[in-house]
Formats: sequence, structure tokens, C-alpha cells
Amino acid sequence: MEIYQLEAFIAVSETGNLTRAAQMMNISQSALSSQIKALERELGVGLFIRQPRGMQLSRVGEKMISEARAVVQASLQMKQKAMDLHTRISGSLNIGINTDPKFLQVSDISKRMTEQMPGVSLSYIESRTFETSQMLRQEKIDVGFHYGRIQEDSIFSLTLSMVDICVVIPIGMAKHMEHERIETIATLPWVWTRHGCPFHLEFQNRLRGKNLKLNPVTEAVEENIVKELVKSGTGLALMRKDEALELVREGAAIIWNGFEMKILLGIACLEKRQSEKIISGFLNALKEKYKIS
Amino acid sequence: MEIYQLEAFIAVSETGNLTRAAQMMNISQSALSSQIKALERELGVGLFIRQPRGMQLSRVGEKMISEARAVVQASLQMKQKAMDLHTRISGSLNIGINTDPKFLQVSDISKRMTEQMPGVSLSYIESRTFETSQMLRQEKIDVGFHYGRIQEDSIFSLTLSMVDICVVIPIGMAKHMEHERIETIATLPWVWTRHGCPFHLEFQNRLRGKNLKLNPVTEAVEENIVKELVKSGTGLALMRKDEALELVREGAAIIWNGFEMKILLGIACLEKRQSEKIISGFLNALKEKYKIS
DNA sequence: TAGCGTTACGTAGGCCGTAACAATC
DNA sequence: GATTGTTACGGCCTACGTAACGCTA
Repeated sequence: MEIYQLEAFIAVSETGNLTRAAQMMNISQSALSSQIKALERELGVGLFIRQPRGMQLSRVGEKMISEARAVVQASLQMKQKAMDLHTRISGSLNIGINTDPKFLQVSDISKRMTEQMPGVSLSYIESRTFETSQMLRQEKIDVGFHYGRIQEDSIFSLTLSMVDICVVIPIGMAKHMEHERIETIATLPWVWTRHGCPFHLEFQNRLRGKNLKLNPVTEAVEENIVKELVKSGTGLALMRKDEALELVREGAAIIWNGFEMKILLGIACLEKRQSEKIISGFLNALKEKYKIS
Repeated sequence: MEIYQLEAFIAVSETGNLTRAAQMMNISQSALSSQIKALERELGVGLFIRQPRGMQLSRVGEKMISEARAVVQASLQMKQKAMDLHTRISGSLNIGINTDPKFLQVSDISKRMTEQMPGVSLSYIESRTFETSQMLRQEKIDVGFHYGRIQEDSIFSLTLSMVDICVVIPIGMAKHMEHERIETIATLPWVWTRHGCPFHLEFQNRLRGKNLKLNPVTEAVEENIVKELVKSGTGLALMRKDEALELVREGAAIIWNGFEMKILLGIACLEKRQSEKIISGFLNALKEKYKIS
């Protein structure tokens, strides 16, 4: 028993005529006849009385038609629900943020979204770049900020801007280091991260070109911790330039002149889910903010 | 979107595991995977999050699962209803009667049925033998008494007994007629029926063998009318022997000795519907009454 | 490596449409 | 003869199972 058979059942019961019902459903009379016959056979009851005039509901058929309608009705509701989940603009959106909320200007994003899609409630969830694609797939987040490119086919990503990255040297190690060659810099103690932070991946790529290896001393995952460790003179570190300049202003560190890097800031979502109204609305809001076509 | 896909959706959501769900449903993992994929594609939403552990409902899936359950639930109810209409012993039964209710002992039948199937309400509807099969097909009656054999494939019939039929001669025409030859009898005025009454069909068959034709004078459909017409001396008639004997007792007619005929009394229903509980129960009650194996 | 879901591919069942058929009015 | 539903038959789609694959822990 399948839904298409029940739809056939209903259509024939309404027209009382196999030919016209078949036209309505854009199939042949023959096919429709088979569908009805198969349904009757499976249920073990005669649904129609075949008369020269056409098909008339049997008494059993009259009792079954409401049940059939209930099934088809429920299936239509299910389809409708699926449509709603696509197109509705009320609901929630989990946003993965990979860095300082202040830097991402989260409050500005919230403001734009509450203007454009008032029904949507936003949640911000911490998501390191290397976790982003996994969290998207697991639907722990619906969209996620990230550094660098994401190569996976199943994930769509929009480039928002380029971020300057630089090397900071704690003030205690800074004497004459500002213009030092990289070979020396590499041997100094570094504050590092274990896992695929894009800053470090990219930096390592550049070092590998010169056959150099860093000397990591301390590991830290969170940016604020890195910042504190630099302040305390533990070691050199990679850092967004705006953060580095803060440290410079505080007199806690200097920026090494021998290195410059730009890394892209992007927003990602599942390829499949690009078309969902809430997600596409969010992406559009970011496009406006970052002035992307 | 079909019911088997929704059943797959539910099964996978419950096990959280495609392999086990496939085993439960006795299909291959591959087939089940395709079913889910097709459903997701048609609805345009991702129902599951594919994890190394297995299949976990997505947030959209969680919202859809109740709708899917509603559809499957409704379909099960429909199947159940079909079963009920087969097996239930409460409901109504329309019984076609082709002759005198007293002769059929309708009251005795009613008694047996109310004992054996208390929930069934019986309706008796007049149905001439020649109308019986049409009325069965149109479900105006569910079972019908009839004379003679019914040759149609779609109709099942049970022989109940053999009924004696004879020719009655009104007392006014009866002088020396009791032992008259058929050639003379045929020329007398007859009370006749226009349409296929099995008595007359069978009688005509016999006459045809002798190349004789009757002389019909008056037409009547209803047996009681025939009886009255015989009483009033209008003409000869075919009649059940028990009725004829009544007329003889009243001194209103005599029975012609030159003819004897037995015709079967049967009960018919649609071949398809033999297995329905109410109908088979009714047939069994009649089998007991008429002592048929 | 073990367990999971996905993909590839050949097969087979069944659903479809055309057309001939049967039945009724 | 017109209109109805049924049956026969051939084509094609698609759902299926087997098996190889990719992924993650």
C-alpha cells in the first residue's frame, strides 16, 4: 500500500470515473485501473462497484475512503513541514565563531539580523577553524567563521576579508631582534598550538620552503592565553596584527619586521543548506557588512 | 514520497544505525541508504547526520519524524480497518429473498443469526432470481436466495434444497383435465411472467423439446398475485407444490398429473466476498439449517 | 582493523502506455 | 456506436542486492 495508490483511490472516488481521474493525474486509464486493482488486492476488499456508468464506491469503499484521506492528508502535511523548514524565517541559527567576538563585530551582526529577520534567534558557539567542518556536518553549528580556505566539496564558504597576521616578540626578548633573520627567530622559544590553527599551518609552509623547523616551547589553544603568555615573556607567537598592535601600544611586545602574512576570514555552511532561508539571509547580511557582491 | 520510505526513515531514526535497521526490514543496507537519500532529496532537507557511529537525526529530522509517524500510523489504521471489514462480526447484512418469506423460514434464519452473530443486523430485500447477480454486484444485497443455477464466474452459490414445482389448474377449468395430455394443456389460458423466472424458463425448455408453445394470457410477477389469479380462474400457472396443495385444500384448484419438476433453491454471494466473516457466518447458518456438509 | 555509510553496477520486478477487448446503454 | 473498465504485451524505469570503496575511531 503506497501513497500514490491512495491518491488514485481518492481521485477515482471523487470523479466516479476512471477515465477522467486518469486524465487529472496525467497517467493512462490502464495504469490507474491497475493501481486500484492492486490496492483492492492488498487490502482484500472491493473498494469499487464496476458499473457501466463508471466506478462507484462500494460500502466498504465508503468506509475506507476517510482512512485513505487521512493518510494522504498526513503526507501533505509532512511535505508542507519540509517546505516550511526550508523557507521559514523564524527559528534559530547557531553561529560558530573562531576568534575574538569583538574582532568579528558580533554585536553588529546581531543588529543586522534582528532587523532583517526578526523571528530568528542567534546563538554563538566557539568553533576553532579546524573543527568547523565537523561541527557543520554534525549540525552543532549552522554557519561558522573560519580562517583560510576550506577544500571540502560538501562545504560552501564565502570569503569575507583578508586578515593581517604577524609575529610578535615579547619585550624581554626584543633587544635587536626586530630586524633579525628568520634562522635566528626560529630557534627562539615559541608559543604554539598543537592542532591545525591556520596561522601556524601557513607559517610552517613558509618555513618548510627554507628547510627550517621551529622550536616550540609552550602550547596554547586560546588566543587570549597566547596573548598572556607573550605578555609574560614566555615566547614568540603568531597573532592578528590588530592584537599585536595592542601589545605594542602596551609596551609588552614588538612586531618582527621579517614576516608578513594575510590569511582569509570566511564564513562557511553546508553546501546542501545554502538555500535555507535563514542561512542565506545570514550570508547576505554578512555580504552587506563586508561589502561583497 | 511513499510509505515504505517513511517506514525506512522511522526505522533508521529508531535504531540510529542503517545496518541494523536494514536487517529489521529484511532489505540490504544499500537499498535502505538509497531510500533515505531519495526521501531527503524529494523533501529537500537533510534528515540525518552521518556520523562514524551511525545515523543521527538532524534537527530538521527530529521535527519531521513525528509527521512521518503520523502518515505511517494512518496507513496502519487503514489496513486495520480493511481487516476489520473482513473479520468483524458486527455490521449489517442485506439478504435478498426471491420468494415467500414464510417458505424460506426467514424467522428461523433470523433466530440462528442473532444467536451466532449477535452484532449483525439483518435486512431482507426483495430480489427476483433474475435480478440477483446484478444486485449482488451493485451491493444492494450481500447474499441472495435464488432458484436454479447461476453460471457466472464472479458469483458463488450454495445449493440449499430442491423445490417441487407443479402446474395448477383452476377448479373452473379442471373438469377431466387432471390427466389431460400436454398438447391440450398448452392451449389453455396461462398466467405467466414476462421476465426470466426460472420456473418458466425450465418449463419452456421442456416444451421446446416437444415443439409446443404456451398460450399466455395474463402476466404477473409476484407469486401472491399469481395465486390470486389462479383462484379467480384466470388461467393455469406454475407454482411451488406446497402452495399448490394449499389451493387444493381450499378447493380452488387441482394439480395437473402430467408434469413434475424439481428446481434448486440456492443462496448466492459474490465470489470475492465469500471469505468475509459475516457472509461466511450466514452461509454456515444456512448449511446447518438445510443440513448441508 | 572493525564498523559504519556510500558508491558502482548489473539484474529483475513492476509500473507504465498502447492497443485490443468486453460490457453496457 | 459511444463510453466505460479490463486485459495483453512490450518497454523502461527504478528499486534491489553484491561488492568494492571511503571514512572514522
